[in-house]
Amino acid sequence: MVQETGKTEEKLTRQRDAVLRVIRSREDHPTANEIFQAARDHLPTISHATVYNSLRFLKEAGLVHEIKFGDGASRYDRETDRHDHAICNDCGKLVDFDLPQAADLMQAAARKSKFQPASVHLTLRGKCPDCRKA
Amino acid sequence: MVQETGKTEEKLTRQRDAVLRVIRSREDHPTANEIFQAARDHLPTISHATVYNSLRFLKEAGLVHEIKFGDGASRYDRETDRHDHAICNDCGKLVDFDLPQAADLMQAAARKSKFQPASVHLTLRGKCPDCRKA
DNA sequence: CATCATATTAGAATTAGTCTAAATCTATTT
DNA sequence: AAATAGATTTAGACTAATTCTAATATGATG
Repeated sequence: MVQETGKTEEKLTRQRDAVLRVIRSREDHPTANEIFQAARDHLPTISHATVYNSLRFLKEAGLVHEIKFGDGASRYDRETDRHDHAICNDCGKLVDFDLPQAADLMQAAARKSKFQPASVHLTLRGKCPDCRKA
Repeated sequence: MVQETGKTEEKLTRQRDAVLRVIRSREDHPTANEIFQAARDHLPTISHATVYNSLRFLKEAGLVHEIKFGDGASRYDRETDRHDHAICNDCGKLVDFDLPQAADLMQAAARKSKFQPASVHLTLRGKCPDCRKA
């Protein structure tokens, strides 16, 4: 049977599937630790290390997207298409959006930096709608 | 005497000045630990915690810029004007450049995300000139 | 020069993530 | 079904970056 992971030799084990389901079930962007807690509800013996291993596996298979902002832990996103992020300076909320114009700047960025481009990502910092009210 | 820090109540102590000098003396983007090592050459008793405290102080005073990509430690940059970064996927090299067009996207990003915008930052990932050759 | 706030120090604590070695699964072969 | 080989999982030790804590030092002010 053909896998849908793109890495046909390796398997979507019970543990990896549990991790994937957690991420797919959520609108937000959980950390590895939040995923670990949630996965335990379904698979009480799953370990810390396995969650990290599974996240690496799923990321390499292109099934989830990792977001790192250095403010604490990496976050994981079920949205794997190219997109951008907004982060609230007050509460830390993280929101996805896509700005196609950002993608268009890749060549210009490559020219300025002399890098061979692979991807571009735009980050907006500001105040989220909730914190704006308060 | 008026301070040039913008935080007129607080002082540029010997330790903070040493940290600032290290950052200003370098073309690259040292980590807190690299700054700690270098600062010790001038001020042998300076502590780890003081370097972190000084970095926070200098950042808040607008004298240095912190760069966080989640891959390991924060890096510090003497360039405090808005600018963008390119990171090498192979060797991790970090390069500054400015893409004024990125700044122009702030309003569009704000519209899409519904955030009140404060700043935008573009990150290019790819291969640096050195790794391209190899 | 006594006081009081602020800064510094050394080291402990915390957090995120990786590593290790033993145990367990899963296929596949007999 | 038993044996095997390879991949995966587990628990816990470990590491690196950063923050916290409590005691000490510094330095401006009355």
